[in-house]
Amino acid sequence: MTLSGIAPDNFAFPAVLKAVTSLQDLNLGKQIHAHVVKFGYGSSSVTVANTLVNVYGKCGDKGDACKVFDGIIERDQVSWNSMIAALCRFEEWELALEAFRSMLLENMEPSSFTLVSVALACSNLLKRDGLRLGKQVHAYSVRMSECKTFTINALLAMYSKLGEAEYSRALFELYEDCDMVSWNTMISSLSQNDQFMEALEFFRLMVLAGFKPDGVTVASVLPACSHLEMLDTGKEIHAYALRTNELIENSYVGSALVDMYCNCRQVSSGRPSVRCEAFSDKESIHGYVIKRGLEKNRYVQNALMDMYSRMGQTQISETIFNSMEVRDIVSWNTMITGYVICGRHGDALNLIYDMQRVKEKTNMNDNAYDDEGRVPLKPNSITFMTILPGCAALAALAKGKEIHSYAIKHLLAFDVAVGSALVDMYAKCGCIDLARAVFNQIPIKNVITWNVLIMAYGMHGRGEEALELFKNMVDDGSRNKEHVAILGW
DNA sequence: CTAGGGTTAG
Repeated sequence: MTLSGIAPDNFAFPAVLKAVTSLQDLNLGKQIHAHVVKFGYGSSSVTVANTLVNVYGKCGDKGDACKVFDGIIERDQVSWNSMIAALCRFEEWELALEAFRSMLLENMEPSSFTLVSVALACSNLLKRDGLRLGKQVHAYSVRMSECKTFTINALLAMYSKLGEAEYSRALFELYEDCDMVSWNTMISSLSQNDQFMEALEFFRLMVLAGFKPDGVTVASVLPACSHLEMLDTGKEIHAYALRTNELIENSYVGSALVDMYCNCRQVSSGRPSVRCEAFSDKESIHGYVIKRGLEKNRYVQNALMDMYSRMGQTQISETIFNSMEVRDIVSWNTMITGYVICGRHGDALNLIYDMQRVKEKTNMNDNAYDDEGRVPLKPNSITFMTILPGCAALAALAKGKEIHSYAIKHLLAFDVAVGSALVDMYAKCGCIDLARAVFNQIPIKNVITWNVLIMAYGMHGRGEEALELFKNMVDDGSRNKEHVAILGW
């Protein structure tokens, strides 16, 4: 078009930029942005600018997303929605909410698009703040009639991520226009909250309601079969997937299947070929994965590594890990776990140090990406939960302290799960007072946090204090119970 | 032009 001398207009640019977004090609986006400016649409068209905010949001350039947004003279609702969604993609939850407040201050009416992003931001705050703000979003959505299902689904996910699965459930049952995503959200929320029987029950009800399970459904319900070791149910779902081509080629489904069969001990150990009775005698899980063309998929590779490590074949996990073209945080965590399982704590610790140096290819960059679009990997709470038992097992106090400071640096030391693991580590390294100090700093404790410290005092022969803690634990539990009925309205 | 659901441990 441009070669034949026809100038693109404010209809051509959004269309072509949408293609750029799908391709995740930041450089191409920047080139087209240059053309936008050259052809005079740099500040004359809100639509084009909004599209650019979206391009930079999805291709991972926080700076330019903000720059384009700031340069829009007459921002419309879509401008705000795009900016707030982009901030969510960059996990800038506070900034997203701040943008939302500014939007309201400019008397711009939020839409369901806005609420979906804001609900997502709320679900990533601390529980107390998230619930307080999230309920306001919920209230607003009740007053708004436009496109409700999207908002409801975002709220379902939000409540369960904030640990209020019961709210999600009540909301789901109250709302009548549930779609596939609503059902899938419920099933995955229940699965993620360890309510596996309930997840399977919802799955059954979903099928009864006439919905055809898709890849997300299957990938959400298989972990429930896996944890409950309900092999027959898992096989039924596997059979269903086999009858549906697009399901069995789905990499999430593939990795969930590997995990399920592994967890149900349907693998006869030995060598790279891991046999599984659910397939034919000669077929291994790994072979099956290869047959389905899933062996290069990151999710499947992660599941395979986990499987081999559990079977005492950590060296095969290593081979997979080293051969992977793209590794995400789960790959690293799984490899670390593999080392911890087989007692190679030193290797596990080394991996944590490697992680701080290595950059992985990603399309979700912030400002710190290099020329090849790579960023340093950020550890998450699972990383610390995985490595700390290794320190505890070795009674490696110095290493444990290093990990502790690393956790502080990543703002994860006060997380319940990480905090509990730290308490355990200090206790097992003989530092009961440090364990106590860390315990005191954990703002929201769960039953594991308390158990770990009580056990620590028990092990250190300080029974009186253990009993005292047990009493406090019961008090703390009843104090923190929230009795809020939110869904009667 | 903008939106919701899926993988890792214990």
